[in-house]
Amino acid sequence: MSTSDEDRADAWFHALADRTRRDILRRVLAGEHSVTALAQSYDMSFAAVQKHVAVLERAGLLTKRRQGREALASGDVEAVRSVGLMLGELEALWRGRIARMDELLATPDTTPDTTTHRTD
Amino acid sequence: MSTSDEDRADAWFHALADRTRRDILRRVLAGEHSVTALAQSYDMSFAAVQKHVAVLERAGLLTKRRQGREALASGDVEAVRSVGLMLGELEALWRGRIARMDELLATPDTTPDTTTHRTD
DNA sequence: ACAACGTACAACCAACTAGTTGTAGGTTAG
DNA sequence: CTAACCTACAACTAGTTGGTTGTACGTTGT
Repeated sequence: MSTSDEDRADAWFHALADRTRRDILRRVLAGEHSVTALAQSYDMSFAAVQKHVAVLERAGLLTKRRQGREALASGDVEAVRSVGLMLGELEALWRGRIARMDELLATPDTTPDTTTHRTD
Repeated sequence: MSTSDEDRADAWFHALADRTRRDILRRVLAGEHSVTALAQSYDMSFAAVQKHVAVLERAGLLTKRRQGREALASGDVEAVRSVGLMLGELEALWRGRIARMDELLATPDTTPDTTTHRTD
């Protein structure tokens, strides 16, 4: 398959790494907006905003539906959740380290304060 | 100071938008690793890996401590949580839909400039 | 019909990125 | 002391990105 998890993650994080795109995503998660409506919110050309929308669309973070001459964009909350899930897996790796350290700390009594709490 | 939330988010997502950096982050979240040890895991020069580590460090996703001639890197799980939190806020926007458009419109530069919009 | 609107994309440009090699400084081992 | 090791950074190259303008095409309103 062409689109591996890593490819998808690349696209997700790249799309989110631009503040204009994050702002666009906020708006289209809050509700449908046409590309022109979005473009009027930013101090840049329509073409620039259109490209930002295209990046978000290619990353699967928003979808467009056509209504007449307008392209109405809305955010895909499932994709956002997927990104969050990936971060959760990173966190799990960290928890795994702590778990092993807990085993180590069961025997001695060195009370290191760097690993005191595990919010779960 | 001007390290705004958006600046920090730019750095976070940019750092995460590279698969080598994500992999490095996985390793250092699971446990401390020297830069050389990390570099040996990838098919690229030491300098390249060192730069990836520097990007992650600048983004606050990992910290380094010096031990002798080695620089031991470990992942900062709090930063990872912060990224997840930001995604959670996006999700909240979706849940609210329509509701809080005012806060949304307060965030960016908001140029409600018109483009000859007349209805007559 | 026709002008204005909404969208998409191509071509171009400056700035940045991810990789390279090379160099230099601090640290450990013999 | 000397050599090997670990790290950091500078300089360079090729590819990518975020912006621009211009063009083309379908849709809407008069």
